This record gives sequence, C-alpha cells and structure tokens, in this order.
Amino acid sequence: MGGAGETRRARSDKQRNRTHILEVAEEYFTEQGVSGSMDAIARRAGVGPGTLYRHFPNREALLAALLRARDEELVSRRTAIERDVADPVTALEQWLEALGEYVTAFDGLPEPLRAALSEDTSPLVIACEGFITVTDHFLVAAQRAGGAHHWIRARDLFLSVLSTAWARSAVLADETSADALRAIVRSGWATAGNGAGRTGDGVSATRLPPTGRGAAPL
Amino acid sequence: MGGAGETRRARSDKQRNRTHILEVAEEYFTEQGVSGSMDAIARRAGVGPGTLYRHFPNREALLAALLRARDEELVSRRTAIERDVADPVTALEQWLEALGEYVTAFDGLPEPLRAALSEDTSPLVIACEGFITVTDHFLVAAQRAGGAHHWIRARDLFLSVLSTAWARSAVLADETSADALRAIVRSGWATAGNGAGRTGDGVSATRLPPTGRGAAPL
Amino acid sequence: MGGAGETRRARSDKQRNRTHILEVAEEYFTEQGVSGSMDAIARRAGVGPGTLYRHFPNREALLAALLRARDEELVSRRTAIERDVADPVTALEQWLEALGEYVTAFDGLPEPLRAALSEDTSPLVIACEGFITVTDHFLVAAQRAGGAHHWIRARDLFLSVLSTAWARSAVLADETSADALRAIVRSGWATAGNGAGRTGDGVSATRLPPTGRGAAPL
Amino acid sequence: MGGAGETRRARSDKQRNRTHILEVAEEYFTEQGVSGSMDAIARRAGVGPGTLYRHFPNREALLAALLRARDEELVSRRTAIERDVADPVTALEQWLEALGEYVTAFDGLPEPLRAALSEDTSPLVIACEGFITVTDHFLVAAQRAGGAHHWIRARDLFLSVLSTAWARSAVLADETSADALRAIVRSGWATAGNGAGRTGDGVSATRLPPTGRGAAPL
DNA sequence: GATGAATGAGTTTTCATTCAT
DNA sequence: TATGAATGAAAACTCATTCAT
Repeated sequence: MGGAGETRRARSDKQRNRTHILEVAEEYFTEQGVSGSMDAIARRAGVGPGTLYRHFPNREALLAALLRARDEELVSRRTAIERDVADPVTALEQWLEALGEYVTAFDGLPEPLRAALSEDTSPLVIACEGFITVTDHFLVAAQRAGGAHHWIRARDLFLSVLSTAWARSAVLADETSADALRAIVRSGWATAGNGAGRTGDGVSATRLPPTGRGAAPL
Repeated sequence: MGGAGETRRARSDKQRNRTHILEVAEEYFTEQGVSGSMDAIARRAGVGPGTLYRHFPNREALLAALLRARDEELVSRRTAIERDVADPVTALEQWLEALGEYVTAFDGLPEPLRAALSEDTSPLVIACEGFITVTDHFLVAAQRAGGAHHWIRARDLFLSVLSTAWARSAVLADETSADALRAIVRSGWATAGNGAGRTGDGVSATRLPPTGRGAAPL
Repeated sequence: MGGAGETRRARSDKQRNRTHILEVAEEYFTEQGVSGSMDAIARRAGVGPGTLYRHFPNREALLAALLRARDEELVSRRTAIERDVADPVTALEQWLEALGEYVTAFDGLPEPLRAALSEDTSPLVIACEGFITVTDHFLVAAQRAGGAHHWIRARDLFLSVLSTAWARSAVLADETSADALRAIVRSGWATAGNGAGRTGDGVSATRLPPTGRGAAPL
Repeated sequence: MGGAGETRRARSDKQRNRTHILEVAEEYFTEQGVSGSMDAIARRAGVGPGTLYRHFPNREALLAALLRARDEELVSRRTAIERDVADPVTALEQWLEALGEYVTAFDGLPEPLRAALSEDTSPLVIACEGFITVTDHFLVAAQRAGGAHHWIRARDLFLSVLSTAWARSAVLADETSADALRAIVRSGWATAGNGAGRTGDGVSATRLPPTGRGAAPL
C-alpha cells in the first residue's frame, strides 16, 4: 500500500517510517481488533514505542490515520453512488451500507468511534464529522424527495449505523439477525412510501421524532 | 483501606454479606461503569477479594446478580403494561422503552450483555433469555394486530434495544439524538399503519426483512 | 477400597467420611500430583474444607494417611522378598526397587518426603522411619554378606531411592536414563564382587565413605 | 517501599540496572530459595515489576542469567581440573563435585533444572546442555581409561548430580549423609578397579546398565 | 462433628505512556 | 528524530487455613 514494503527503513525517512507503521497497524488491528497492544504494533513495525508515539500520540490518533487512509475508498463509493443511483432514497441506503462496512473495518472499531462523538479532542472526531457531512448530503436529498423522515438528522443516522455495526459483533453466526437489524434501521428512517418522488409524509413535517421520551406515557 | 485488618470480621450472616457486596457493587458500577475493578469493589465492601469471588465467581456473575435484583422492577413494568395498555403496539413500545432503561442501569452494561448473547456459558445469558421471551410475548401480540413487521424476531428487537442503549452513551448531552435513535428503531419495527386494529401489512407477509444484504446492489 | 463407594455419607459416620476423603484424595493426587489444591479435594469429596482439615490437619497428614493405606502392599512385598529371596544382596535390591515404586505413587511425592526428613514434626516422618527401618534390616544382611559397603546407612539408601524417584520425573520419556540412574545407585552401594557370600571388600572395613568431601583435593 | 515514588529514576545505564537486579536476585534467591516472589525481587531492587520482566521475562530467564554469571567459575574449575589432574577418573570425580556445588547455589535450584530437562523451551536448557557437554568430555576420557562404566551417559551423570544435590537439601545438618550420597553415585559410575590405566571392565563392554528394570525379577 | 464463609496475602503478567539518551 | 528502558498501577483470581455457627 505505502510501497515501503521490502526494505524496512531503507532511508531513515520519517515519512517512510510513518507509512510502515500504518501498514503494520492496519494488519495488526485487522487480526487482533482495535484493542490490541500498542507495544505489539511498535514491535511488529520494528520501531521503539517512542517512535510510534511520536507519530501517533495515542491509539485514537493511530486509528484516525488508519481510517483516513481508507477514506479514498469511501469517497469513491460516494462518487459511484452519486453517479449511478438516481433515486435519493436508494442512494442514502447504499451510502449507509457503505458506511456500515467501513466502520467494521476492524473488530471493535465502533466503540472508539462512539466515544469520539462525545469528546471534542479525539482525532477521530474529524473522521466522524466527515462521515456525517456526507451522510447529511444524502439524507437531505432523500428528505426532499419525501423518502426519509424529516425529524432525522445525519448524526442520528451515523449513530444508527455505528450501533448496528456494534451489534453485529454479537450475531456473527446469525446473518439473519444482522439483516434484520439493518432492515429495522432502514425502515426506521424511511417514510412509509419509501419511494422517491412520493411526497406526502404527514409526520415528517415536524422536526421532532414522533415518539419522544415523554411521548409515551409510562 | 477496608479496615478489616486487625480482627477477623465476625462470620456475619452470609446473606447479609452478599447483600452488602451487591449494594456496594451497585454503587460502584453506577459510578465507574461496569468495567471497574473487582478488587476495588471488594475493598469498598470491606471484604477480601476471595470473599467477593466466593459469592460471584466472576464479573458476569456479579452483574447478573445485580440485574436479577432489578428484575422485579422490570417485571412490575411488564405487569403494568399488560394491565393498562390495550393497544399491543403501544404495549410493545413501552416494554422496549422499559428494557432500554433497564439496560442502561450501568455505564457500559450493553457490552457484556451483547457478549453474553454469543456465549452459552455466561450467567448473563439467562437474564437475556428472559428479556427476549417477554419481548417475544409483546412482539407476537403486536404482529398479530398487524402493527409490527413479521420479519422481526424478538432477539432482533432486543439487540436493537441494546445497541440503541449502547449508542446513547455517546449522546448523553444530546437528548434529541437519543430520542431520534429510539424513534428510528420504533418506526423500524412498526408497520406503516402503526395502528392496532389495522390489519393489512403488505410487506410483512414474508418472514424476511425487505432489504437483505444482497438487496442493495453495491 | 474403603467400601463406601456407592452412597456417599449414607451414615453420618465419621469413619466413613474419613475413608471417603481418602479415596477421593488418592484419586485426586494420582491425577494432579501432590500439590493439587486441598479445597478441590474437599469439594470432590463433597465435604467442606473444614471437615477435610478436621480429619487431616494439613497436606502432609493427608499424604501420610494415604501412604499408610498403601503400607500393606509394601509389607507384603517385604514378606515375599524375605520368603523367596535367599541372596541378601538381591533381597536389598528388590526391596529398594519396591520402595522406589512406592515412592512414585503420586507425582511429586518425593518432595514432601524429603522435606519430612528434615523436620521432626511432619506426620510423614513416621512413614519414612518405617521405611528406613526395613531398609536397614535388608542392608545389614547385605553388609554382613559382604555385598554392600559398610559405610552406607539405611537412611542414605532411602534418600538415594527418593532422589532417583525424583529424577525420574524428568526422564519420563527416557526409560534408559531411568534405568541408568537405578543402576548407578545399585552399583553404588554394592561392593565390587556384588555377590552374596563373597567377603572381601577392602574399603568397606571402615564406616566412612571412600571419597568424602575433603578426600578430593580440589 | 522501593523509594521510586516521586521522581522517575534517571535512565541509568541499562547494563547497570540489569546488573543491579541480578545482584539483588542473587541475594534474594540465596536467602529465600528459588521460589521466592518475583515481585519481591523487583521491590528489593527498587524497580517496578515491569522493569524486572523487561530484563527477564520469567523466573527461568532470571535464573538462567544468574547461572550464566556463575559460569565463569565453573569454567575455571574445569580448566583447573584439566590442567592439574592427570587421572581421568579423578578428573571426572572433581568435575562432578564442582557441578554439584554449582547446582546447589540456591535452595531449590535442582527442581527447575530438572524441569528444564523435560522442556525444550526453557532458557535453563541451554545451561544444562553446556554442563552435559562438559560432563561428557570428562566421562568419555574416564571411560576410555576404563575407569567408568560404559553404559553411563553424560546426561545420566548430570541427573545423578542433580538428584544428589536435591537430596542434600534434606540433610543439611547431616554432612555424613551428604558424603554418603556422593559416594554412592561415585562408586556407582566408577568401575571396580577405579584406576586409570587399567583397561579391563568386563561389564562395560555393553552399553546397557547391568540391572535394568526387568533384570531384577520381582 | 460438620459446615462452609471469610480471609487476604500472593501470584504472574500486561501495557500505555514517559523521558533520558 | 529515534530509541527503548523504565515505570508501576492494575487486573483477575487462588488457596491454605481459620473459625463462627
């Protein structure tokens, strides 16, 4: 990927080193999940932990860099959808699907992503914000077409995707459940008609979800 | 620290001790979340770690006991719903709401709960199974009334509740998002009509979710 | 062995209980070696640890009781040897062989046995003393016949047997080594002639070993 | 307790630190025997357990390092013997004596050494292999001179030394027994004549010990 | 006599992170 | 800038033994 594969640290080039660490980390996180040991990554990359930490001051920073490296793919997915899919609802649907896959790149990734949403300092926020922006793009289009509830915001959709991805870890053996979860979310944001072009959505005129906490008298 | 140094604590009533540990654990988990240290709990309870482990051989067992202690509340919620709510859709809705609250008792609780679903040995499974059974009860009623998609299973709903609860940890400051997540799930399982009494549900004739993985051509 | 196999603790008879514990301990030590957990034995025997400790105040006591139960076998070995073997050297040889087997009853048994030799309080000493007495019996006969060095004492021979048994744990896969160890000890105590009836043993006139620590000028 | 609380210990020379740990460990093992607590050693050395484990990943590694530090002494013993002792039997005798002392450096040392012989992974194996090689050197010479049984192998002799050392822990107060044990082993491997130059050794023509397990009809 | 709850020191080991060199 | 040694808190769990009931 980075092209520094064969001779590790041939030049004592900082950039090369960084790239190499990223490659190794990608591999490691893929194998062990995101909570693997930082030390192990440094060791595998053949650098001292200090070097690792110089490039990426903490796990989140490393994760963020890793995700950024994968951004390209997501961007091209987005482009492809925008190019190929006329129906804004289907477009949103496909984008969320792509996002869901992206977010499952490493085992346990949803966790730090969710955490990042609550912090302002995490380097992962930036990534998240990007995702949310694009999601908003698709969402607005779908809402304009009357295919998505108006009370939904991009951030909520992103969280839904995240939490669905999180839940999927529990149902690895049960693809049906995974599908059901996706379907719930899907039919959750979509208006009844589902269809592009259909306009009426009685409920969605408001910006508030139909059943708030207080709405259901317990 | 625990003050149990000098004289051996009189062999107080076992039940008393157990209860005391539970109280302390409840308090501790409420403060620190479910991943707090077991030893710390023992320390706080003024018992040796051995005592803690005698009563609860591992974290899950402790958690399970804690949840069981809260079961009563959930049971009474269930009873109340069955007594007071005629509409099966609203009933299911309220039950899921109750479940969602229950599952947020401690910070980070959804995680071990989800993990338990993939294991057969965890003492938490029993709790989960119970939840799922009751959920099934409500779900079937709602489905009969045409108010819930037929392709949904109780387990899926439980997972939805779990993952929504999980996501909520990220949006503590943002009640609107939390509501939206709930609403998505809610309008995800409910049929368009939403209504009790209304029968037709064109989609739900099948037991499969409308949009499986393969449905969306990526 | 004890005949209390089928209905555990049918009568609440102390003796029965004791016998049952012994059976279980025998089984357990055979499986796990002598350093297995006392608690586990109690658990397996279906009694509280307190009961176990009432009968056998510590591991050594339990071990001693276990060995005593096996004494019979050793005694009969002794009788058989005395009856059947005319040559005192062969007799000693066979007795030591029997002792070596006895002492390997459980994995790790030589260790506490050796330790017991240094303590006066261990209940295992009694067992050891018995062994040593018998060994002395055979040894003296062999020495009288000129077939064993005079500078050897029964206690030394017992220690040799013990240490050979100890070493054998390391050479499980290597029967040749085990044989060699035995042979070393065997040709160590025996006089050159090896034969019963042969008298001359120039060295053995003294009660001191030929090469003491000081003898070899390092 | 270690006094390393306030300021981070200046990154002293790694070698220095390592050496210090070794000194402390040596002292500690000498006092407490080899099964003393690793943490205690770290504490005594004034370093964190992590530092100890960085240098020596486990107890065996530490022990191996400690032994290696003593190797010099053994090597010089060997050199001295080779230089000063003409008679190969005496040479072997003295080498085994030296080995016996070496192996008694710490209380309980024979145990892990024996265990190492059954494993391929232990860092102690290397040490053992070295010992065995040298022993073989002396043994072959003695055998050529007709002063040691041909059925003995170096490994067996090393085990004998080990087990004798093990047994000696029990007879600390009884030097006579210790001497006797040594003498048994000594007269166990040596041929009757004992003498250098003497060639005939009727038994030793074979590579098998005279009394194998089956040889003695029990 | 039996029970089994309580004790609590003790074990090994990991790891994120810092900082002297 | 890279290094990697040092840190040391923490974690989870065990077990021989005691003693109140």
